Amino acid sequence: MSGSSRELPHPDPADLVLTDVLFALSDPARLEITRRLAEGPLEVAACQPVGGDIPKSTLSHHLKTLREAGVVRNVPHGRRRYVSLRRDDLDDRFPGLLAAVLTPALAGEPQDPLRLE
Amino acid sequence: MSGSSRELPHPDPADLVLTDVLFALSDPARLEITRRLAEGPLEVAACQPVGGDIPKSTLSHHLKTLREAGVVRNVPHGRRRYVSLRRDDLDDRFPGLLAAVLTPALAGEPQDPLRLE
DNA sequence: CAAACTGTTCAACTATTATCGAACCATGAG
DNA sequence: CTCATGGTTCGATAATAGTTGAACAGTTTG
Repeated sequence: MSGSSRELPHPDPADLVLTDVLFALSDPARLEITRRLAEGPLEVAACQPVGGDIPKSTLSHHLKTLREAGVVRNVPHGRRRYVSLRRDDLDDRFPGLLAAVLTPALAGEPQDPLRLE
Repeated sequence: MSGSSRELPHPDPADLVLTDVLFALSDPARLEITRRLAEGPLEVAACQPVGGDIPKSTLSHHLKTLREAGVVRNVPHGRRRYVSLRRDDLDDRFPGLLAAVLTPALAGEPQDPLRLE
């Protein structure tokens, strides 16, 4: 039914701390994940980087950092989990931040190997 | 005269990396410094936190982190140094980011002991 | 030139964070 | 029930970042 256990803790919107959010986003892998989530919720496995082959535990750790900072929500759904961006909460608390950070890398920024396809 | 030596290296505007900037701003002390600089350039000593008593070397280290990320500029001026926010470069490269980050803490955020005066 | 002043750099230490295999734990399928 | 699946948690180790005193380097002043 709906009473799924295995719920993970999430900070209340009012408790979000800017420096924690900035820190969570200051890692290239986590920023990448966040940007991907901007297009819609994903299950954990789908958060893997493009040609990525990072261990499950490492990915889980990054998601934990994002979750504890209040950047993403992680809810159990069947035997999977859906990760989603807490866009409303972030926009409410830190207006403009997400927009600035989600902006695709500008020309010339050595952010990631550009994937053309 | 004007030919001061002792110039410190600063990254070119085009080389600014978003994750580095976010990281530099993810420390409460550095964010505080950045916010103060938003109101105008300061000499290094004036970057001290309010009731602050942190050692010179620690402060210098934080300023170095900010400088290397491209957040601030640090230029020699007589026997002092002026630290200033690289607002134009940041706005140019990451539009909206600075505005979002400089926004005074919203109601309820446990960012700093509220100083009322 | 010598002393005082402002701030950086160095070096050592501590603390936090990242990484990753292995164990574990619900859930859904057979 | 038993097994495979998807993902978290644990524990250990490596890597990075923060803190700080002391040494050092220009600048100005006397």
